Amino acid sequence: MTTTARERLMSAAVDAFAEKGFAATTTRDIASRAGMSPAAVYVHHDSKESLFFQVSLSGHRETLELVEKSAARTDEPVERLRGLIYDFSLWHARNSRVGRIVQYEFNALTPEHRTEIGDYRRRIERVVRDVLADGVAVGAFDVDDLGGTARALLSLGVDLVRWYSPEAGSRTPEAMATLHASLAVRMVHKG
Amino acid sequence: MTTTARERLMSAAVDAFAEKGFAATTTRDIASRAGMSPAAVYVHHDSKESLFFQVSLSGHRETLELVEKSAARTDEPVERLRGLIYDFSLWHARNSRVGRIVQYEFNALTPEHRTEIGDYRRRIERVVRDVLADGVAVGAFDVDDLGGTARALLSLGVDLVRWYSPEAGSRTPEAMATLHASLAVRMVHKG
DNA sequence: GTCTATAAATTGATAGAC
DNA sequence: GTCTATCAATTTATAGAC
Repeated sequence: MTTTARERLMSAAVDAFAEKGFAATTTRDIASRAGMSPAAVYVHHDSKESLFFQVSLSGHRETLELVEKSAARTDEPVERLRGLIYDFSLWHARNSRVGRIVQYEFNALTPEHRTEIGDYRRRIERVVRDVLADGVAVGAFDVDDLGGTARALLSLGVDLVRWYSPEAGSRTPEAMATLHASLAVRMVHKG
Repeated sequence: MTTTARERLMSAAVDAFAEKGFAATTTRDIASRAGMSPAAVYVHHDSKESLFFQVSLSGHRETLELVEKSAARTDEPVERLRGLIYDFSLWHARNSRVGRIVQYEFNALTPEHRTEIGDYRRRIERVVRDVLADGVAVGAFDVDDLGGTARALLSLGVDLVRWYSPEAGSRTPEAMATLHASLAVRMVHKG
């Protein structure tokens, strides 16, 4: 298990950005967390924003992959939605530091990077909307506003990163995910 | 309708902080939005953080007052919860700029101010938990995890400030609030 | 690829005149 | 209570030696 300088840098950036936010994080801070000099950062990345973009991109890719796999696991609408929200909230509970960067620092990206990341967000949302639409089509779900409800379901997991920490110990990530999955099903289940 | 310099300053600060976040906002930016010189800011506030604290405090006070009034309006559990979530989400939809500051910039506060604001947050959460507990007590609601569910209900409104803008026009604040209120009732209603 | 040293710009905040 | 001018510190990023 060797770690490259580049990996140490990414990990240091995740810690710093999650803790202080993009704007309040200095390149010196990132460098020192990675055990490097301030100048060494620029061997691996052109700018602070490009380092940030790498973190944000990998977080969004992971999330999209996660929800796509989850939605492909079954066709039964209720268990499909339950699994999807369980997995989404579980990821945000377990990875609240990366999640904070992914969800809250969108505006720190350059316009070009914003377009690219925005596409990932639309695709994630689309998976949820499709799961809802399928459930409605077969008469399992009762949903008025597909887009609004999809966003509300994602809000449960997203908002975890604002306050939840797995280390705090009052609730396990699995308990949070189970709660959210159960609430999600109640939000749309027919009858 | 005269506006004092102090009011112009607060309003400029809300705009700037909501748009760029606390750390990325410069005192020069706030001053110029308020039509003042950089030095004039310090006649009214000791520091950038103290100006920010004023904004955060007034936002939290407004929110606490709002939920307390809403919860006092009726005793019938379902309509009480519906009204509470309606009002909370409506406020966040209408005031998404102040809401962004209130919800996302907690860590920018000094430790003393964090304690003070943290108290408002606990009181807001408490109102929701009490409304749920009352509904459970009279057999109207079915809730496993009171605290977790209360937080999930608030998450619907809170997460609006991350993406919603009343100017965008795809949904009115009232439509968002109605949707959230209806989802909230389904999340906890018995049977 | 790493370092030390430093450039160039920006920042929060203050001094002092009016 | 507002301004102009400026300080002192900090920041992103680069130059050049090893």
